[in-house]
Amino acid sequence: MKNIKIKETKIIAKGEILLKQGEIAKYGYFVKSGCLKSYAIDKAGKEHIMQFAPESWMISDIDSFTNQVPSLVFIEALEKSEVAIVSKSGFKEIDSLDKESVVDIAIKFRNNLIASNKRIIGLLSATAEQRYMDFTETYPTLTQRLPLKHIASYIGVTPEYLSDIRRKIAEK
Amino acid sequence: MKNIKIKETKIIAKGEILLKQGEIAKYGYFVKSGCLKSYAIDKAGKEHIMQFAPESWMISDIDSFTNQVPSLVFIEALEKSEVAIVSKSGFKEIDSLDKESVVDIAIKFRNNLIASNKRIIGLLSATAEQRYMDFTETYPTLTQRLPLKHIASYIGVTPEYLSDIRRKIAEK
DNA sequence: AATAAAAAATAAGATACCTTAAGAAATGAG
DNA sequence: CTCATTTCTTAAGGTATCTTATTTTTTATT
Repeated sequence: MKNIKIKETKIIAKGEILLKQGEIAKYGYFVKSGCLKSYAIDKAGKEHIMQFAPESWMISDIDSFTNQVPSLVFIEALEKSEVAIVSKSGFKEIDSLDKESVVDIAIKFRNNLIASNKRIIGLLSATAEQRYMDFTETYPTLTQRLPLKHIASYIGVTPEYLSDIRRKIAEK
Repeated sequence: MKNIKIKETKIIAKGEILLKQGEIAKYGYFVKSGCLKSYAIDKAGKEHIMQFAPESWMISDIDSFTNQVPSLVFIEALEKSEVAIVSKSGFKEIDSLDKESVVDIAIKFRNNLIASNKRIIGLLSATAEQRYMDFTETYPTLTQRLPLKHIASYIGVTPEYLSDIRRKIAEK
């Protein structure tokens, strides 16, 4: 029985890429300071942000990390960041971990799943303006900290259109 | 240390509602036969399907079930179904379960999370036509078994537009 | 502070997808 | 088998959002 293994801590420069689409993820990253993002590039070459990971968040492509399949996303630093690297070998089979760690992991997956499901409901049923307002309420800090174009990508609109949305909101 | 408790098995008529938006989920459902769906109703009164649960799938509003918060979705039978009812009391605190059950749950949450994340990527980056083709590939059985309007709701388009899409695909 | 680089705003025209409405086809109840 | 109900199709016009291009503003670098 073991705990999750932390390999080491590392400083990542802004713009540095930690995982590429198509590669198999060897690591997960716990962000100690700064901010990372994960994003997919579609057939038209456009970027779509899946997740932001500011301080105290974990980021990785779980499917690639656990099932050794090609990653669907890139992981990249939006700011100079310090990350703790979680290695695959310390993680491989969930049931080789001690129970306490498994409970932690189950709860993390569950919380992530709840958040992803809420995002799906939003994408299916809310307008871009509603999604933007939800984002600003849910992540007020990120709203101020990140360039608008990244938020646009996360909520699923172009930066130009989000700019329009913001003006309309301001006019009210 | 205990296992997950199954309360009982029940036959559900087509159209019967097992959970309503706004209620607190007391149960989760394991589908033994038939098919259930979960869906949100938006401000405009439109239905958006979150999940289909045919044989051997679990369905519930996890957030409501585990955190005693109002459900975002309805759960309803699409066909006459037989379900095993998982009661809240047998589930309450993850760490009151034996380790084997926790591992099972962690893996289920993880698989669900991976699937939800793929769906988000699709909603952000693929056209309606691509999403429909992905659906037919991923769920060929459901594609034939379910009315088109439900699939339209799941992929996030109107039935009319999905009908157009299908015609365009057929013309190729 | 000056300059370069990145981000944001603005605007006009294009398109994916929606709305409404009506008719055709399929399904289910008696 | 027939009638009623639900589902699917078709089509015209509308809206949300995108594309492309240009200008302005902000941020970063020397």
